[in-house]
Amino acid sequence: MKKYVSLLKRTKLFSGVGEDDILSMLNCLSAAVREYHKGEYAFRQGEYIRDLMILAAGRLHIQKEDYWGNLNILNEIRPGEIFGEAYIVPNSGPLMNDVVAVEESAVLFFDMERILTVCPSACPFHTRLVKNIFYTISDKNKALVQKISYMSQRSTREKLLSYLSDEAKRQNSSSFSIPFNRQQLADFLSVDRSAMSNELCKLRDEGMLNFHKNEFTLYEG
Amino acid sequence: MKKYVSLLKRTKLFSGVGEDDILSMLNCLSAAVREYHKGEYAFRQGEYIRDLMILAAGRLHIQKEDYWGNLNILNEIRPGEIFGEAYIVPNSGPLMNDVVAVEESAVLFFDMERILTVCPSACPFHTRLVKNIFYTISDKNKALVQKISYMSQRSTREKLLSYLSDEAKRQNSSSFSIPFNRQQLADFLSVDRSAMSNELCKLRDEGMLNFHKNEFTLYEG
DNA sequence: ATCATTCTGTTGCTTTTACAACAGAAAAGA
DNA sequence: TCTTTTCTGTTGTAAAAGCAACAGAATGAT
Repeated sequence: MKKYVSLLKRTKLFSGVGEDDILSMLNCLSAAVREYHKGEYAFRQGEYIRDLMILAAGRLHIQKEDYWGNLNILNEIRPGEIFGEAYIVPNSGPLMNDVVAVEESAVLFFDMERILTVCPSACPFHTRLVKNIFYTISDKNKALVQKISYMSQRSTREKLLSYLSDEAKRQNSSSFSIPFNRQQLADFLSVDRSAMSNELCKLRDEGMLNFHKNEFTLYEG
Repeated sequence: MKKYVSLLKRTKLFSGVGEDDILSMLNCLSAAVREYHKGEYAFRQGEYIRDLMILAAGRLHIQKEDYWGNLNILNEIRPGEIFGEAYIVPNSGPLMNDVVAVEESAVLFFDMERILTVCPSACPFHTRLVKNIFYTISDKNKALVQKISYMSQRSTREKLLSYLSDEAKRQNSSSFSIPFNRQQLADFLSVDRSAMSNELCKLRDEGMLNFHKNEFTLYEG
């Protein structure tokens, strides 16, 4: 557990909390940890979960394979981000998605009911944590809305441009890297890979952008 | 303010809280209320908000009109639901969407910072409220993920079927009504209205469903 | 009751996407 | 290093979506 504390300290979730306090919080909340190998499924659609999870290290994809085998990547989780927050509600039904580790990953488990119920005075940073979790869920919410705004674009070209320009804005640079390969990007935007690849090359030929592997550069209109 | 208390009592947000306590909570949290006429914009893209809003009465659409005039309905808000939860994070930037009243509506404003900071003992149901808000945001989150799963379907037909079958499941009946007219449903699913209308009629002719206005019935495969 | 407006279904045409298949490049493994 | 596997771009074809335009139905206003 101790080895994740320094990682956690840098996350939004524990911002403003010292390492010692993080450790005592983890104890106070009786957090558990589990590690996953690359490619391993942390959870599968249909399982029931109640804990709130925090990714301490690695990288996860929240994804869904439908009846016909199409894969959709709903979200990518990076260290310090939470997931499973939609299932902390009592009687919220089974997990709708798969959670798979795309790298060696470590996940912390929190009993959310306990976080919300235990009197804040029990551990001095409790109030702070509640606030931070709140903010983190809000951020996640915003990210979901943002993804919806990409997907609501009607054409593959527009989907690409809205995602890439948002990413450029987020990383504050016209040159940036994305966390997906082509197939993953296509799954994320819910389009066909080859059609997307085609469109990317058209955009490049039209001088709107350039790319090398997953490094992109956008040019002014 | 008082007139909304009985409405609020029936919402998830205030489940388990009596009317008197709701009233004292509203006072304790110094909630403000504002009413909006049908068609009126509660907020516009670009504005800055910090409060958490609860819809006490009426119906709102969270929507976005893009550069080329395409309208996208991101979400429908019904009484007892919250919105603006993505903007309670400090420095979270301007509102990305418009919020428009599709009926006569009343909105309550809460200072979230205050809810999270004030000691729970200040008002006996504070802890309960925090927990309920948490659950509500989680539910909202789940709804967003659900919407993404509709939109990630590749064809208009699949988008329709996934939305309608989910709605049937949610309303626990193969006959149910949806809160959208055709154009709104198309905007919600991000497809072309006429193509969608066409597809609906094909599905009806194939005996998979039936509809009259916004009342739908699904049949077994 | 009449008129105007909005909503819905329908059609034909054009553009775009999905799909399948393949080949070279890059990466991973032996 | 050599081999195998994965990744990416490219092309042609069939299917689907977008778009525009229109007419009847339903709704709302005067």
